[in-house]
Amino acid sequence: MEAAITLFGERGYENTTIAALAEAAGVGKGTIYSYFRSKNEILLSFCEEELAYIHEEIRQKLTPEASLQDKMLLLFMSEFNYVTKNKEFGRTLMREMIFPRELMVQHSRKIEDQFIGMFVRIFKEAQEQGQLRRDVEMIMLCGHFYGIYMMALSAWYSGRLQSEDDVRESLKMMFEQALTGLMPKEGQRHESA
Amino acid sequence: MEAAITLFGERGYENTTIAALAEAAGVGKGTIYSYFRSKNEILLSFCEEELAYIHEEIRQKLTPEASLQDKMLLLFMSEFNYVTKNKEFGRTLMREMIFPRELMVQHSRKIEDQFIGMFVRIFKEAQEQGQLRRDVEMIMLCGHFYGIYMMALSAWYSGRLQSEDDVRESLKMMFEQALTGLMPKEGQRHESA
DNA sequence: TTATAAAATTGACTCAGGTCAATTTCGACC
DNA sequence: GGTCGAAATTGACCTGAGTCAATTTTATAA
Repeated sequence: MEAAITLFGERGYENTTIAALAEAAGVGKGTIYSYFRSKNEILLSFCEEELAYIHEEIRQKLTPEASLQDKMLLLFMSEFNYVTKNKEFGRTLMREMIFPRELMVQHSRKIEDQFIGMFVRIFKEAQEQGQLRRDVEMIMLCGHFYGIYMMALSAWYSGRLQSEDDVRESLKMMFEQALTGLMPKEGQRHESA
Repeated sequence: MEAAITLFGERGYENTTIAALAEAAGVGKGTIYSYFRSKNEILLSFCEEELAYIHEEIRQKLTPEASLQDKMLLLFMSEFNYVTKNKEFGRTLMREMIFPRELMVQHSRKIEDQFIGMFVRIFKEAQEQGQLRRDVEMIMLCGHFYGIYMMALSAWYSGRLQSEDDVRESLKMMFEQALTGLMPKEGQRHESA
């Protein structure tokens, strides 16, 4: 893991070979595979540690009085900045997180659970402040917000959103929509666009 | 492409080697790489064709009178069934679609644009029937719904949702939330959960 | 028909992830 | 210390994606 942190940091994930990792760690190549089942598993283990740290940081930045929207924005933008600090790295991580292979499911779940924990705390707060419905399962709320985030991230990877600000703007708008709903308000129903 | 359709169908994407593809197509391995830049690009080209077909099918199944929610459900469940018919195949496809490499961006965009076209038609219909706000950009609506779908698909890949019915149920609930909004209704604000 | 340049084709080769039988190290017991 | 079985370690090896210099085919011009 130490070798991984060093080498991934220096040359990035893609440009680090298992052979190099083994040499840096002073062990044989095979040894690595008795601790990790694949190169991607090293990445996930690496991120599990890092994300725990990042999440702690985020939590401290969150001011309890802020609106739910602002909290979500802060949270996801921190996440976004971490993931996209290195594009290749972030892509591999997200692929493995969102569409995990059978082997990786446990790992990706652990990381997701970190998220969910953070979400739930924020959602409860928001419910108490009357900013959020109480009749919706927590897991559905998580899914809803995370889905929006994933969409924004995807749009960034495909070049539809180009800058950090584009991403923030889109997130903001979609969160707004999510909170107020996509149905027309009564009385506005037949206004023209 | 013909060889790909045959072999991917027979043994799946992962178990088809470029060498086998080349042999089946009656050309050298190198030739393939003068038409496609990577194995994944073959997959995307393959899907571009297939999805155009699938989307046409879906469009015919859509009854114009149905509710927006039902339409979205039908659309995404068709998509879901196609993508998950073969788990590995779908995973690779989605990874490349949602978090594309630089090389694949154009392809993934083309496929996304197919989607967007279909969405826009449905959304316009829904707006005319007063089921959808008119003051929101189309692209944001697409993002919102597609984000929810991605989340459900991801939950299926990580085992949180196990059956097709689980996925349908979740989608339904999240669409419902998206339409009605996550803020508390006036007057319910302090009810307990 | 032939000379020549451009385009297409090819498979031997490289490279990196992952495997596994052989070897070494470790720990428990006498 | 000595013996034996389990666990850890290892690097030669395998596999499959992707590359590229050499060769073949095709198109054009004289």
